[in-house]
Amino acid sequence: MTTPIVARRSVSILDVARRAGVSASTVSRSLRGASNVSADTRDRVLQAAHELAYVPSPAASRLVTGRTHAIGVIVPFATRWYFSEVVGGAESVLRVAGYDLLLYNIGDRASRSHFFQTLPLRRRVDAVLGVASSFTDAEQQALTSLGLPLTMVGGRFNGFHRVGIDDEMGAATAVRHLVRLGHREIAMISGDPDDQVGRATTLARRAGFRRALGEAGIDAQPDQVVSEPWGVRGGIHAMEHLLSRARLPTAVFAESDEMALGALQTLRKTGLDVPGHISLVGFDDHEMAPAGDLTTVAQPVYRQGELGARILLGLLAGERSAATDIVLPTRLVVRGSTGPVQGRP
Amino acid sequence: MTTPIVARRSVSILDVARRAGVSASTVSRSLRGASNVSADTRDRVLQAAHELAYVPSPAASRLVTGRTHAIGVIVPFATRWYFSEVVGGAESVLRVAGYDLLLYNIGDRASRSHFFQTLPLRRRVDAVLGVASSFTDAEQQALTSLGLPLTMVGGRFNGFHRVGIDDEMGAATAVRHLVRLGHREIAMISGDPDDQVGRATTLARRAGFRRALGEAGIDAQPDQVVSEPWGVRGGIHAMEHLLSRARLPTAVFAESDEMALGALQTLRKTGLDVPGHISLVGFDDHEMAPAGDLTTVAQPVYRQGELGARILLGLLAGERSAATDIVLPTRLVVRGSTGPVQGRP
DNA sequence: CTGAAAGCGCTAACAA
DNA sequence: TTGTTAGCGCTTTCAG
Repeated sequence: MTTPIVARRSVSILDVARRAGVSASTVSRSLRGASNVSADTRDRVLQAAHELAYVPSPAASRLVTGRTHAIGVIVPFATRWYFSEVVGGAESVLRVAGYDLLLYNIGDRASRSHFFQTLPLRRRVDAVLGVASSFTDAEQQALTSLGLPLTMVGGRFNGFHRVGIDDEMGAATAVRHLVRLGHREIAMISGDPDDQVGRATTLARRAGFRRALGEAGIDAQPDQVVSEPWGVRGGIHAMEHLLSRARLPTAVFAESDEMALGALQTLRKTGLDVPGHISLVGFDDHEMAPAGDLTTVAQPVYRQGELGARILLGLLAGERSAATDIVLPTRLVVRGSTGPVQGRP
Repeated sequence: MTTPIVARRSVSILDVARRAGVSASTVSRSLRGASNVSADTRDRVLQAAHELAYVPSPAASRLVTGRTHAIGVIVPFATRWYFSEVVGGAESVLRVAGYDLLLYNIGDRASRSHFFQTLPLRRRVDAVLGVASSFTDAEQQALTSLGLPLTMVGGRFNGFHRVGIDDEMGAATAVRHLVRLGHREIAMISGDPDDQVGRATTLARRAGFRRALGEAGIDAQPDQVVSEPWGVRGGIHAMEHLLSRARLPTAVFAESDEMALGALQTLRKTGLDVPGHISLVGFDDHEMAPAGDLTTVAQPVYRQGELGARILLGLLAGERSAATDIVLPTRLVVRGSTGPVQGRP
């Protein structure tokens, strides 16, 4: 029923061995740069391999060594900007190192539970990169049971390596920027903290918001934080909520640029001027933030993917160290959506 | 030097065989649902496998069958919205079918030529999905030399299956919308046709632009099409070019939503009203198009990834057919960035 | 520094 | 329907 993938038998290590006049073991050693091969022999082998366009069979070497030279990347939403950036960064590092990247997208409830029940990456990867997820205890246990090196990017999993940013401080930076512009009535647009995905981020950024307000001696108000589902649409709705109140804030901090850009859209439709009537600051420096002239707090996302991959490669090369926690710097990017507080409309 | 990935020898097919009181072949047959196993035996095997938490070694089965159960996806820019959507769609289909997805990001010149010279997917995948690329003759030859099933999404490679949209018609749809609103002075913002990536798309969308103008009896003007590098920044600059002319168009068609959103940004900064002074229509229905209230032509991107993957799975299951060319429908999405032509500012 | 031999875990004839 | 046998292509002892 199934068709043969390769018609002609492809060249094997034995073909190379014959052509170079050596044994298969010597070919193997030469090709992997083992030290105990004479330079002369190695050159002959390399030459023969080149002439035959030899490509080693990963399956065979995996079978015997037990190492797959692949790493699994677990993301909740492969198509969102943040995640595709992380994946892109990781891919660039892994590709160069000769590692395959296996993508596991566990967005919806169904595929998530299926993933943790069957753990499809068993026997397929040497290590795992978890991206920006909060795992339940059961999920953590499942992951740990793999017995594989694990590193988190933008999420946290106690006892394992991590690379990320200081979300609380980043949020505080954004809000301090507003305070410095004279704003004292500041609202926050935020994702739903009950949402498993992004939960930790949401909580940290809310904490930063409150901290910066506290520093400025601004009392917390009820309804100061509006919760809506994460994303552009959530931002649109959250801003509609704010606008339906009797008294408007003079500035708004949005948990993510996606939500900020949605909020911006609502403001435009309402005819409110940004930043004349309301200042708006986001978080992430999404690729579309410039298109909205959005002031935001930038984080190096692609870079986090690169670093996460690097850490894993280090672990696979035998490095042992206590769980590292690499915190990359965030940076306020001032664009046109924020300005000094003015008289209200 | 390297550390063992699995400390304890993991359970093999022989362990399952022993526990079920059968031979390894019977286990193999049972697990793969072969027909020539008695229901009773199969159940015993499945039970034993379950109890031992047995997971077959992909490496071993790849080695003996020659099939990897993996497919390679080649994209020029893994992190761009369009490509991550396609990859997401393909992943969802492949994951369910038990296939791994190997991502090959060949964005820059260096990694692109490296990819085609070494063809790292040799022996690693059963089939290839090429996304929205124009390949040179040499690249096509390299790809063909793999002897693997190949399908294109959003690109074209004669003789191979393809799923995509009618870019020319989509562009024409966008421009007809403007014409219907009374616009006759319409400019186009477009990517650089000399850019290898996206070249075919650029040319097709330009053709659609010209066709719709022709239909409306509007003469082509010199400088009617502005070329800038693809993306938000390109859109910003392209609109700056248009605005620096003595006579402004009343409407602009942008080749992509990214360029359109960039253009929108420039218009806002200039204080021009959209659509009061200038109407703007994009292409793609990018996730951020709603955030800019951008009228656009939607194409089903995620779906194209799904279909591309389906086609490949069909081919791998032995289906043979002439090269299919699935053309998915595009759809005009009218938002707030277009309106009837008005007096000029 | 090099080769011979064994075996990784599975599947696919072939027999029974 | 089931078991036996022989590899798939490589790496890794262990000798030499």
